[in-house]
Amino acid sequence: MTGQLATDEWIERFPGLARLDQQTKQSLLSRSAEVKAPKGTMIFGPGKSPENMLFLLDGTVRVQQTSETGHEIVLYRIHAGQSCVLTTACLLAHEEYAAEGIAETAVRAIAVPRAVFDDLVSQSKLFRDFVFAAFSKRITDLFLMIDEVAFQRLDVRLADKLIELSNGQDTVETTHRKLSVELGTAREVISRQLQEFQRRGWIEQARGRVVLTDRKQLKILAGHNS
Amino acid sequence: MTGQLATDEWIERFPGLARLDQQTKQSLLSRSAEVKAPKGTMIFGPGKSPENMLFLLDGTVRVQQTSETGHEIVLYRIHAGQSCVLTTACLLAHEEYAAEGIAETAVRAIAVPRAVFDDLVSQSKLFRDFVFAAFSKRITDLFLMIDEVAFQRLDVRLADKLIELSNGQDTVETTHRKLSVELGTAREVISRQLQEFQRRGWIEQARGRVVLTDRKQLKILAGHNS
DNA sequence: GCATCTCAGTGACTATGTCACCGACTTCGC
DNA sequence: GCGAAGTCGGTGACATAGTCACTGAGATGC
Repeated sequence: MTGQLATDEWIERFPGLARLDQQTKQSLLSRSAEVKAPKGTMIFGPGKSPENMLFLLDGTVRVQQTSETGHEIVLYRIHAGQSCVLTTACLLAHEEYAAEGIAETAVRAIAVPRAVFDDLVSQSKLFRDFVFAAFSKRITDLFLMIDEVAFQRLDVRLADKLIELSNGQDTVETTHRKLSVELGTAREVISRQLQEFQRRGWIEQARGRVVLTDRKQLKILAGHNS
Repeated sequence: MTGQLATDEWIERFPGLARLDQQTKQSLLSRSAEVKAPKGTMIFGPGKSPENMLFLLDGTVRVQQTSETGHEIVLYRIHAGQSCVLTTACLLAHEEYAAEGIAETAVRAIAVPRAVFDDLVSQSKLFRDFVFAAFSKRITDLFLMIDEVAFQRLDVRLADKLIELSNGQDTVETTHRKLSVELGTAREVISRQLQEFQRRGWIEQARGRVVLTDRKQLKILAGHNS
């Protein structure tokens, strides 16, 4: 698959864009470019404000924040098939990001320059709807996150996060430290909670790895009543 | 001052709108209406999705959220001179709000219908910039809030909130219960912390009232190094 | 003037976060 | 191969924050 081929097809992968009219699609196609970044690249961050709106084709971008006290917390992820609207908001508003975006895997994306984004918002009602829907989703997710950080018990949040990170697999390759950043807590707290899960026979642990041995119980605790 | 007079002038009160071209201003003026609501009105909320974008002329709207467990937390406020972009995002995206907006005082606002908002975004680059800047500000504020809820000590947050709510005055009319909702914590925790502040001679308390007797110390604790 | 509500205080307990350490494993350069 | 340095996870002691059950003092309403 060449870059050109991909460029012909990527719009169809985004549910919100597939219904754009031909002219708008053509404009998007001709005025954007494919970019790649290896795992670990900082996509945007303090002092590196984004110049383009990104549509992720492959990979994941993790957006996280570091407080003045050095505490880190993961805010959200952008997965393949999603776009980086916040980037756009900030590039249009010329504001500095408090957060940083890191390529969690190798990523491939379509970069849409600021001016093109602005034109599209102006010209296409469907594109506007796409952009505002993405904003809306992100904001309601942030509301949900505030609620969880403020009120949810840590064991519930950890169980939930393990299920999420497992992505259907049985083993999660991560460290206690990384899990603590996911939930915005301390490494020791994660260690103790995982010990408790292990004591209950729900997981097995190895260095840099958690094996989910009783996903059902984890889901019950997490409140996934499905 | 009649409604008509206000309608002629309100745009100038919004820094982001004052520089719009005459035609756009005219469109905004002719296709919007002034609305009023008494203190305590629910402006939007679950099952009451907003039909208009609001530009607040007078008063304050408090946006808060209630978790499944019944815990409440104040997310942010919209003050006079600000607009309610989130409302807009959600009304354009046709999503349900998880949060609710309550008139904290009597409010007066300009209501811009969905279709007019969409037209303006389409036609005016300055209006687009205004909208995206507002989004951007709101989102970075939410990032900051997540950071504070997750990592900031409660005494610091409480001191900060007292300073903020005092609005330059010496007395804050509020209850421990309301303060606990502001910070997303428990009433008892606020009671104990206020006792500690009182013991240090920073505040005096009465039923439904906190008097700031040593604002300087509170500011130092809050990290307002100014 | 009595019932009911809101407001705030309290002790006991649990949950979570912090600090200061430890040893075991891994990586890297030589 | 081997030692240094870094990463990973375990642990106890302690501090902070949240929960629960209960108390009495004002406010409100009929």
